[in-house]
Amino acid sequence: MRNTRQRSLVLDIINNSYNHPTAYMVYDKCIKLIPNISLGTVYRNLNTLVDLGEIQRLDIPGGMTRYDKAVCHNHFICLKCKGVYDLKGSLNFDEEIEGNKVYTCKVSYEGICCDCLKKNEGDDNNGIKRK
Amino acid sequence: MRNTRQRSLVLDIINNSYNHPTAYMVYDKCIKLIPNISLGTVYRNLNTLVDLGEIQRLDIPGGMTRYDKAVCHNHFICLKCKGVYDLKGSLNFDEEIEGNKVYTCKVSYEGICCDCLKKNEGDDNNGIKRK
DNA sequence: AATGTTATTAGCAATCATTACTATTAAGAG
DNA sequence: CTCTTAATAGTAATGATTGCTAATAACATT
Repeated sequence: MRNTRQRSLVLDIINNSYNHPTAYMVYDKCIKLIPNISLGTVYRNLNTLVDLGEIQRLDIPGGMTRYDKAVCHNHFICLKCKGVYDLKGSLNFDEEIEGNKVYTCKVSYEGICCDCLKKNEGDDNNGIKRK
Repeated sequence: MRNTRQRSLVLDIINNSYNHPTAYMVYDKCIKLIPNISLGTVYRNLNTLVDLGEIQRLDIPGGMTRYDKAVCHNHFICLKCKGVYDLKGSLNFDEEIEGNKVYTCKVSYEGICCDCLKKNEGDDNNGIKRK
């Protein structure tokens, strides 16, 4: 794993962003400092950093994938404007959270399933090819 | 809102599936009963049913969008095989949940943000055009 | 039951977020 | 400084999802 200017810039941008940027928004910031950086490089490094656990990917229902710091916190996602907001609050479920009207709460755990833990290099992906 | 064969079939399939199907998997089941149903129709009805709150959309990190019953429960998503598993367990965070190795837990609340609540027909979507 | 209105659909084209590919570049070890 | 090769730039390709339009079918009204 080589330490490239491009990857450290991407990581830097995520760690200094508070608006949960999309890949393209990260690219837009990157070209200010590395004008000829490739969008593919941004995507590749975002994926790498997610795999390393240095940043996290946010999957927005009906919206584009966004990226955020690895620091653990909860999110509120607006179903109308697709805006993403950090929540200071805890897991307590309320009708109103910080002024927002809450319809649902989704909790998902991510990791390696028991099957993949056994066969340690499984390539099965449940009939799904790719995103 | 008209009650079409196509939409009730899509709803029926989701409510009788236990494998969190993708849109195409739903389409595959649909054509058994309505051979000339359109994939676009399946997508449109899935979106409509999500908007109505009759089913829920699951956003898989780095995987395809899946759909599930509206019944509230938590999910475990395997980062390797992209498999999705229902969890009987509660919100307690553990190193091992039902035999799976957990790395992260994501909690997101979905609803309408305070800004969209004010301007009741806001079309702003935070710089994002579509998925 | 027949008619009229129009929401919904089938079929297909278009979009565009993301990945794949390849020649070139540049980390970083020796 | 040289060598190895991981990573990049640039671009083409992929494919999940949406858009478009003529045709269809709910369903309210006669």
